[in-house]
Order: sequence, then C-alpha cells, then structure tokens
Amino acid sequence: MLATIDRLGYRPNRLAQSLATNRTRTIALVISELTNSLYPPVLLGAEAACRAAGYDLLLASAPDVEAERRTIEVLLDKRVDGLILFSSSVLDIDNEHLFRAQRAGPPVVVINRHLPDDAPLDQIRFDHFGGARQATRLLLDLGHRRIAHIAGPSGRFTGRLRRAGYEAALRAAGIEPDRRLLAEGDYSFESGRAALHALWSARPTALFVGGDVMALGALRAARDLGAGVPDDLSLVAFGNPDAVRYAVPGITTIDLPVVEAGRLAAESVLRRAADGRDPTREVRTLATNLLLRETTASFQWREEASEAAPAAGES
Amino acid sequence: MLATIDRLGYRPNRLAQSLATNRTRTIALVISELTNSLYPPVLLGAEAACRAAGYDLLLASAPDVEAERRTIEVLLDKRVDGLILFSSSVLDIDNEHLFRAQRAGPPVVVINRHLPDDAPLDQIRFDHFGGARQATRLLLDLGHRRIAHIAGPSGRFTGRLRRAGYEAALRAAGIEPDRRLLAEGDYSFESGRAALHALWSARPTALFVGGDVMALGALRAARDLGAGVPDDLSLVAFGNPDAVRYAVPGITTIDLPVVEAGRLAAESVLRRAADGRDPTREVRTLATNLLLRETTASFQWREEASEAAPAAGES
DNA sequence: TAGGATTGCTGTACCGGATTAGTAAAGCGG
DNA sequence: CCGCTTTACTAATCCGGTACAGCAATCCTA
Repeated sequence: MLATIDRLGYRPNRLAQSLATNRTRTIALVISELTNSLYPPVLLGAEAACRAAGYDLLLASAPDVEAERRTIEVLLDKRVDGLILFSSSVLDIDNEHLFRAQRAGPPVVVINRHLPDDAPLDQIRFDHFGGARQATRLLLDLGHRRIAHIAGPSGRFTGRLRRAGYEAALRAAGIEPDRRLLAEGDYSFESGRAALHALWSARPTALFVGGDVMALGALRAARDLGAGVPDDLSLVAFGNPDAVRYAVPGITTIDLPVVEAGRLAAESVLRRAADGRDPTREVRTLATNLLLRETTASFQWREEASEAAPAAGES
Repeated sequence: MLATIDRLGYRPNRLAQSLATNRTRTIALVISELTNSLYPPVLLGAEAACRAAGYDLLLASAPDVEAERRTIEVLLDKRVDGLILFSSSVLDIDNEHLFRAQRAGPPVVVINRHLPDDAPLDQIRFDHFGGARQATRLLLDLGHRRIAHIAGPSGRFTGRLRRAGYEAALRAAGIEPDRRLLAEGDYSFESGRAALHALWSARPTALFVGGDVMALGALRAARDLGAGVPDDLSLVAFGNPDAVRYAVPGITTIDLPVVEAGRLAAESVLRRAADGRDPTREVRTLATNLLLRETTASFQWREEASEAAPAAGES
C-alpha cells in the first residue's frame, strides 16, 4: 500500500491540507536589502531552526516600508505560520502594520528594529551601545586619548546607540567627547572616506567607525592622507566582519551574532506558532563580539612628536 | 456593499482560492548564494515584471543541489505558478529534478545554468564567451600582446567559456595562447591574488580576470608586486561592477545584464503560466557590456625597455 | 409583439484533504 | 458464549472559495 503510494508519486496537496488545518508549516523571513551582508547568516540560523522543527522557510524582499506593508499582506494571505522581520533601522517608521499582523495573524518577531520595549511582539536586539563602548574601551586601553568617531546617520537608531556607547566609554574614562572628533556618515563608503578627511585636522590617533562599509571608506581616506594604519591611526569598525573581509590591513571589528539572531528569532516564532497566543513578550539583547585584527595598536608618542604642534592636552 | 466588505476587513482566503482555481498567482525565485552580488538586480528585474502582471514573487534559498531539490519540492507543494532558478554554474550537476518539475508542475526557467540547448525548459544565458572575447579584444586594441588570463574553475561552465573567449580573441589576432600566461582560480579573492603572483614571471602587460572577486585579489597582488595599474598592468574583470565598486583604481569590467535577465526570466515564466503548455523552448543569450573604468591603458614600451631582457617576441 | 439572445442572480457541485461521526469487526473479561 | 469495550475502516461534513448550470428578467430585432 505505502509502496504503491510512493510508486505513483503521490503528494498530498498542501493547499488543501492547509485550508483544512489552518496551518501551513511555513515561516517567512522578510528582508529589506538583499545586499546587506548580515542577511546570509541570519537566514542560515533561521533556516536551520525551521528545518529542525519541520517547517519551511520562505524569503520575501521589502526594500522600503511600503513594500514591507505589501509583502506582509501577501504573506498573511499565504497564511504563513510566522513572520520574521529583519529590515530597516530607520527611526521614525510607522510600525502599525506589524502590530496589526501580529494581532490578527501569525506571530511576528523582529530583529534589530526600533520598537518600544513593550511593543506587542518578540524582539531580538543587538547591543549596539555595549558594542560601541567595547570598541572605544579597547582604544582607550591601548592608550589612545584622541579617539574620533564616524557615526551612522542620526536618523537610525543603530547610529545613535553606537555613538552613545562611544561617548559613554569616553566619559567613563574621564574624557569629555570632543565635537571636532565626531563626524556623521550615511553608512556608505564615500561618506566614511569624506568623514575621515574632515576629521583629520582634529588629529585623532584612533578612530571608531560605526559601520563596516564606512570603515572601508575611512581606510581609504587614511591611505589618501598618508596615514599608516595602525601605526598612525588605530581603527575599529562596527558591523559584519565579512563585509570588510578583503581590506588590508584586516580591520578590527565589533561583530554581531547574526546567526544566533536568526536562530533565536525562528525559535521564538515557532514556539508561539505552536503554543497559541501567549500574551507575554520577550525582548532579548544579544552581546557583540570583539574580533581583533590588524588595525589596532598602542598609542605611540612618536607620531604626536613628529607633528608641527602638539594638540592642546585634554587630561 | 463593497464599503461594508472593506470596513469588515474581508480578505479572500487565498488558500481556498488557489485550491479551487489551481493557481496561486505566485512565482518563486530560487537563489543559491545570498551573498552573490548578482542576485539583487535579478530580483529587482523579476519582481518588477511579476508585480506588473499581478503576481507575487517569493524567494527561496538553495545553497547546494540537495537543498535545491528540497526547496523545489516545497515550492511545488506550495503550488507556485512558476519557478525561476539562478543558481549554480557547476558543470556536472544532475538536473533531472528540474525537468521533472517542469514536466509535472509549473513552468521553469533557468538563468545562467549549464543545460543543453534542447533541454525542455526556457533558458536565459549570458554571453560569457563573447564577453571574454570583448575584454581580450579591448586589451589587444590597446596594443597589448602579453595578455594573461586568470580563469574561473574549469569545473564551471562560466570559467570554461570565458577562457575560450579569451583564447579565441588571441587566435583571431594571430597570437597563440601561452600556457604560462594562463592561471586558474576558484573565484575567490585569495586565488586571484595567488594567480597573479604565479603569472608574474611570465611578464604580462595586461590581464583579463574571469571573475570580479578574483580581480580584487589580482589588484592586491599587483600592489604586492609593486606593479602600477594600469601603468604596468592593464586589468579587465568579468562580473558584477558592484562587487568591485570600492576598488582603486576603478576596475574596467565586463558587465552582465542581470536586471534584464531577471525581467526576461519572469516574463518568460509568466507567459507560460498563462498560455498553458507550449512545447516550444526558448534559449536567449544576453550580450555583455563593457564598462570602461581606470584599469586599462595603452601598452607602453617603456616598461618592457626597463626590464632586464625583453621577452621573446611573438608576432 | 413574440421569439431568441443577452444579462443577472441563485443554487450546487466541486477543489483535496482533515476531522469527526458512525458502523462493523475484533478483543476482552466474566 | 455473551455483552461490553477497543480498534479499523467507511462515510459525511467542513475548510472557503470557484465555476458552471439553471432560471428569471430584461433586451433586441424582425
């Protein structure tokens, strides 16, 4: 009997099955920029968790909020059993459609999105503040005092939090953040390059860059300026180590646990899909990892001495 | 009446709808490596075409052939109306599952996959041979005679075709390809770097690299070797210009019309989804574009002259 | 104005399974 | 060996729509 079924190549019609059971055994992962190097590992983690639970994972792209709204509608129409969003870090977007989806539809979990702690859905966060503090501390521990920062856009919470972490670390070391040592970029290569050019007159000996691609730009700027890295300038980046993989020298990076984020998000959504409506909400914040590579070195007096005039001391 | 429907937020159950109509108004795009910089534009093109036709586009990942097989099963189970595959360029994979899907299920179209001309599905191809010939001709026209080539893996048809185009261009110019000017890489940065190091003793004045990331590696190698680009070595890459976006100098690249490939693939699959089973098969080959940037320059005698001994002439 | 054609609406049979009720067969203890 | 419970299989109903048939009402033309 079973052999016959197999021989005839029978496959139950999942549409009919889903219509009857009201479950599709499918989770959807909504991503914004396909190019973002953080996605592949997130997908990896989520996919593994889903397969382990016997669920399928579908992907959908949503380049902007409007597309996200549409995409979510489509996925709800397809009756997915769960929704994972890893999208925009923009601050002032309207998230009402997420709440509506979560209310009427399947469980929703967001990764790295700016939502209040008491938002009615599970959240996976990265510790941008702590990571930035970690980066800055490293530079402080190496003896640097004039530590510049190229921040992400202030319209993104990632940019804001990282800057806040940087400033907190400085203050904890008794250093008042210097306006002239701060620049803002837009996460692009060019903005990173321009930022370091602009900062250079303030004579930083170390630099914490709030984004991986911007760090590549800063590295280029250092070469433009004839500044040796790490001899004349120590550099720490924040972001995906894979994105800066081909840079020379290898950039010391604050790494985000993205695979784990994907896994946790999937597990979260799967649990809720199985257990029915559980009103409790989880907000988990994942710690960053420091990946020491070649762009960080102890502060050396010689550079300062070789300059025309030593900068006014600040301590 | 319609207002009431709207106010109550009624949405027809697509599962039931699809079960009854046997159509899901959904196309699936199967991708292998999420990191591949060619995907975003393909997605762009395919998505636009699908939306224009009122279809939804879903994504699914399939890192290897086994995963691809599974993924296709899942998508067939979901009763998608069409399947676009843009996956592996490996030569000796078993494509039987594709044919089976096409036979029993929705129309299938492949982008850049090694299949015989008479395979029972639509194909979108890139003119790897022509593009490589175009690249090599450019270098020939600039006066170069010692043109090296870093080929992709011979286990990939992309690697083979590009190498063939390179050799054809040389022969057409009366130059017999020189074994010592040929190296094979695996499309990785490191292999490109190592390849140019290995080729250097053969004194090339120009280099055609069969892959974008390998070209970055070659560029690095040139710097390792103290060779100025393009002064001492002209360089043309094959692949996605975006992938080498941040390289200095800007790498002259043979560009693939990926957006168009996505669009054509979607249109193809949509047409078949609508028109029913049409036994004719289309194989379309898309021409490449030459993107002139900064790594190509005319051959200058001075370099040869400055060398210890001129290479044995070949023409 | 009658007859045939077009239009509009209602009713019913599916689509392909899951679920549950219903029934027959088998198992069990007394 | 009988009556009751357990197990096995069959039949009916439902999931939420689509599609087509059937019929009444309206329209057109000769």
